[in-house]
Amino acid sequence: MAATTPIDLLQQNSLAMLVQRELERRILGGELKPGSKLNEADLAGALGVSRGPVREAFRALDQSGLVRTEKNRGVFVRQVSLEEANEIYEVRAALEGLIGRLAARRIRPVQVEKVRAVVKKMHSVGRRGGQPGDAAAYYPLNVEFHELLVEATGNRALQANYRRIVNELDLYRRETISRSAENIPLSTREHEAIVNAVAKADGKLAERLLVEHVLESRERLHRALARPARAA
Amino acid sequence: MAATTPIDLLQQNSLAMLVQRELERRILGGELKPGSKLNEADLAGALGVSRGPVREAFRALDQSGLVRTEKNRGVFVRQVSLEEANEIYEVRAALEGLIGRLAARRIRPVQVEKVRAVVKKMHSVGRRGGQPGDAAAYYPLNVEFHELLVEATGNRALQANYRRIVNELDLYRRETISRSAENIPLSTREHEAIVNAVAKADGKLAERLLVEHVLESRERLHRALARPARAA
DNA sequence: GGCTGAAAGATTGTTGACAATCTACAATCA
DNA sequence: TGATTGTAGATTGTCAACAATCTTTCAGCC
Repeated sequence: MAATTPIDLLQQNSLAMLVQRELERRILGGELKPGSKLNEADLAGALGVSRGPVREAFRALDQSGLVRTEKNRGVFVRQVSLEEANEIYEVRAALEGLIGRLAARRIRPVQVEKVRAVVKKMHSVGRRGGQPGDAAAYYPLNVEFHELLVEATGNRALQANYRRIVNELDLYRRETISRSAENIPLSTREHEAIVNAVAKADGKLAERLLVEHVLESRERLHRALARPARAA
Repeated sequence: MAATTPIDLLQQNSLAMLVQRELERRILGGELKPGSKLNEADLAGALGVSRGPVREAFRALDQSGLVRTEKNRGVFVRQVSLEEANEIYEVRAALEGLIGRLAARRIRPVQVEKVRAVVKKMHSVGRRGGQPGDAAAYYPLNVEFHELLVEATGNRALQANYRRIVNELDLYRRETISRSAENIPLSTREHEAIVNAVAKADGKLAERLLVEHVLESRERLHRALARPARAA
C-alpha cells in the first residue's frame, strides 16, 4: 500500500500491534471461529512472545468488537447474533449512503477506473453461473469494491467506522458460513449501477443505490442462511 | 443505571477497565487536555496500580480514538484538527439521521417524557439570555438530549458508534475551548422541533431535523471558534 | 559562539514470576 | 444414586525487574 521503508516498519510496530494484526487476520480469515476461546499462554507461545503483548492486543481487539472479554474467564472470538447483525446492518446502510454521496462528489478518475476493473472481474466470476465456490471467489472482490469506494470519500473517520462495521458483519457471516456453504447469489448488476452513478457524480443516486444494495445484501444473506446446508 | 450488585461490580471490573474508565473521564472532563502526554509510571503511581493495567487501558483508549500512541515515545491525548472534526461531523450527521428515523419509530412514551424534561431545562437556561457560563450549563443537557434519543433507537451498534463519534468531537471542542470561552449560541428551538417530530413518529421529519441540527451545530461551533477569545 | 557527539537519566517495551480465580474431578454424605 | 464439598490443576490478573529506546546534558572541538 503505502511505501513503508523497512526502517519505520520496525520502528512503528510494537509486539502488541503485531499480535493484534495477526489475530485480526486469523479471525477475519476464519482461522479462529466465533465463540472459540483465545488462550493467552498458548497464543503467546505460538507467536513467540510473552503474555503482556497478547493481553494488550486483546484490549484493542475487544474495543474494536472482534473479541469479547470475560474477567477471569478469558477472551473469546465475538459471536454476532442475527439480531445484532440486523442492528449493525442498519448502521452500515446509513454509512454506505454517506459513502455514495461523498464518493460521487470526490472520486478521482483513476479511482473510478480501479472500481470498474473490480466490477469487470466480478462479471467474469458471475458469468460462470452459480457454480459452487463462485461466492468464495466473488467475496473478496465485493470487499474490494466497497473498500475502494470508502477510500474515494477521503474521509478517514468514515473509513474507520465503516471498516469496524464491516468486520463485525464478517463475524456474523463467518459464524453461519458452514450452514450456508457460501451459496449466496451475486449482485454484479447493482455494483455496476453504483459505479456509474458515482462516476457521473450523481450523489443522490449513488446514495440511494448503495443503501438499497446493503439492504438487498442483508436479505440475500438471510435467505441463504435460512436455506438448509447445501448437499456436498 | 442498571441495578448492579456490589458482587459483580468487583467481579466484572479488572484494574485495566477501571483505569480505562478513569482516563476516559479525565479526558472527556477536560482534566487531561488534548496533546498532553500520559506518563505510564506517573499514572500508575497516582492510581495505585502497576504499569501493566495502565498499558492495557492505553490500548483500549487508542482504539476508541481518545489517545494516540507513538512507539517508544509515549501516548498523548488525541488532538482533533478542524479538518478531522469536519470529517467526523459528516459521519455524525449520517448517524443522527438514522437516530431520528429509528427513534421516531421505536421510542416509548416514558422516554418521550424524559426528552421533553431535558428540553424544558434547556429552556430555563436559555431564558436567562446569553449570560456567561450559560453554555457550560447548557452543554450537559445537550449531551443528555442526544443520548436519550440514541438510546430510544434500541440499536446497540448505533449507540456504540455514536458515542465514539461524539467523544471524538468533544476532544475537538475541548482543544479549542479556551479560545471560544464556551460562548456558543443555544439551539433550544431545534431541540423542541426534534422531540415533537419523534413524539408523533414522523421519522422522515425527525431525520431531516436532526441532520440539519448537527450541521447547524457544527457551523455554530466554527463561528464561535473563529471569534476572538471573549474579553473576561 | 555554535555545532558534534558521547554519556547519563528518564521512559517505554518486554519478560517471567507470583497471586487470585476458575474449572474439573474425586471423595463424602444423605 | 445424586448432590455437595473439597482439592488439584489450569488460567487469568497483577506486579516488579530487565532490556531497549529516546531525551537531555555537557564536554570537546571547529
